Amino acid sequence: MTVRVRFAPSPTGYLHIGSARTALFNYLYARHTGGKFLLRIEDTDLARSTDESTRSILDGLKWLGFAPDEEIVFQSNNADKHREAARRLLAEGKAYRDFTPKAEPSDANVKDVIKERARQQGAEKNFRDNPYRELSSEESDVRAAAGEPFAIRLKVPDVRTGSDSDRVLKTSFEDGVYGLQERDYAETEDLVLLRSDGHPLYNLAVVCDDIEMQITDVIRGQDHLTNTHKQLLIYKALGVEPPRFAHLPLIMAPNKGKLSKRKHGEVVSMTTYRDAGFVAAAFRNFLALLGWSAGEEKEIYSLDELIKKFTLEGIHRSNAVFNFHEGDPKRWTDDKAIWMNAEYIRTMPLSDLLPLVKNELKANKLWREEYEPDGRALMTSISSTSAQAFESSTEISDRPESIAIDRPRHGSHDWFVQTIDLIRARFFTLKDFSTQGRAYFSEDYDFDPAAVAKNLTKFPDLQEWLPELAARFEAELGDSEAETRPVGSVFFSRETPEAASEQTPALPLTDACCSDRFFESNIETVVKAFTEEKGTKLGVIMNGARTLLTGVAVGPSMLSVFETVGLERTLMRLRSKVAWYS
RNA sequence: GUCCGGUUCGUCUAGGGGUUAGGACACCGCCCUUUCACGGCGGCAACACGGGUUCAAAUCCCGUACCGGAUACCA
Repeated sequence: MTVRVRFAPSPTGYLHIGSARTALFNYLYARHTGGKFLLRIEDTDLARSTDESTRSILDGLKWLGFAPDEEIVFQSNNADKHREAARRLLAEGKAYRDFTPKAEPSDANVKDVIKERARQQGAEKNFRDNPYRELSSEESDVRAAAGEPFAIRLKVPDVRTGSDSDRVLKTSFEDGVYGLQERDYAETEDLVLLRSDGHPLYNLAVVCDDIEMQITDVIRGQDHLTNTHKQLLIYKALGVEPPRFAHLPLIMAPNKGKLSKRKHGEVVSMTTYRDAGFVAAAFRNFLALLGWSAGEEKEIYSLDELIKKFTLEGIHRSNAVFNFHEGDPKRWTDDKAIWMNAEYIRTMPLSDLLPLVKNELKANKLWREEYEPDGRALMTSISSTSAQAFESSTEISDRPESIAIDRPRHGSHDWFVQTIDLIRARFFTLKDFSTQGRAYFSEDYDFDPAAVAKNLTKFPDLQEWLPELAARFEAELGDSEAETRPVGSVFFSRETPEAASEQTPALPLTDACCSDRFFESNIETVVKAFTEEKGTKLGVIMNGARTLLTGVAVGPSMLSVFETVGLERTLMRLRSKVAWYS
């Protein structure tokens, strides 16, 4: 029989990190076994379920790439079938009407109330002492017909009186993760199947739907371990063979307490990671390693590798801590998740990264159609050394010295690809491309005060030197043939970003305006000579220029930055006084 | 209270009778370097406790402690 698994979230909030992992494991199991991955929205709690939550969950799943193989099932649509099942069990004497008036909800914390009540009962409890349990069906019918409200409870075999012929005194099943699980009937209450208002309850709904959907394997959080025993009783009453079960360890907060939406907020929501510039593949990878391992030292797994290696045996029995740092903006989520994301950004194939960067730039109005001419897909036309490293673990060789003929035209597709490959090495999230990397794509970038203080203000001479360096570049590396274009023309004027993106100006720089000689080795010669002449250190000039050219103190080799930014923009930025007064 | 689980560096984990208890993240140091990263090298750091079984226990058994889950006319 082909495997059929389901992910069944209740739409009472966004997609929680723990739920996301449950979805992942279900998905991996389905793919690994060649089965189907289904999605069921458990919206039977009308009071708490919202469409917005459903949307948010769907968004999160979509981002992670877990598309269900069949149409999404909404549990609330099946309420009639659930009621039908309950009535059948009632008719067969496997359930009974409970006329006990519904308890008024207390204003205290529900969990606490329940815990307290359970404590009171202690070991003395007897789940079979409901006065309506043995009520004759005639009397039950009469009272029901009279309009007296009732809930329908499952009649769990009473092993104490021995009135039931059942020889089995406990429910048991072989859990895919936790092994043999047993529970005495005496430990299980006569659970309510149907509320007095006719509303089907969770355990009944789940069993009915799982049967209906022909689920073969239920993979869910460990918090459902005791529900499984209840559900087993329902399966039995319904006369249906139950599926296999596997329960997952829970994901805990740093204090090993419960990871809750209410208490920990955004950090547990999947959409937060999407919006924070996480690469879905990276987060998936991180999630997979939280409570599962293939028993090897490898840590970076592609989806295909995860699918191939995933087994229930690799799942742990102990809970894992999601180790984020509350109140620390730099380490707002688990360090390893951040590292994993950075690792993906700098090593994943460029062809996979480029579309993600495109989205990021687009969202910030930094995208230009020239980066993707003729509607052709963002393909890597240059080989990325690091992308190769992603496939094999061969050593990353140094970028070969630039050769004038091979240099892509600034603003072109090739330039874009090469630039992304250059700057991604020190980025952590996709957001960095539009923030730290902004100066590569726009004239409208800010100057980091710390960078200005450290690299500019500290060396007042630079205010003279840097424009002087610009002149030197122009004289020695500029294209004497080309017409001198006014600095800051068209594309490069410091206009508002809106203006720049709305009118999509023509290609910023033509071949004619790109110096054939403004490349790394030449730049180095000029800068070195200039530095010597001024009797200062190379770092002073380089870091000053870096601050002016990129607005930040962090970046790739300055020689690459010069070349990437291009002669015209370099000249303009070196001459600009904006940074000095920012 | 009762039932059910769990416990290896700060965190994620490998290891399931004989290991200098391995890796990753984080942290620290060194190298590389015009900056910051990346990378390389190195360091810090763990078998919850107590009994057994055994020539030998992180590993098997029992107990204790601690942590977690469940115990609803919630899901």
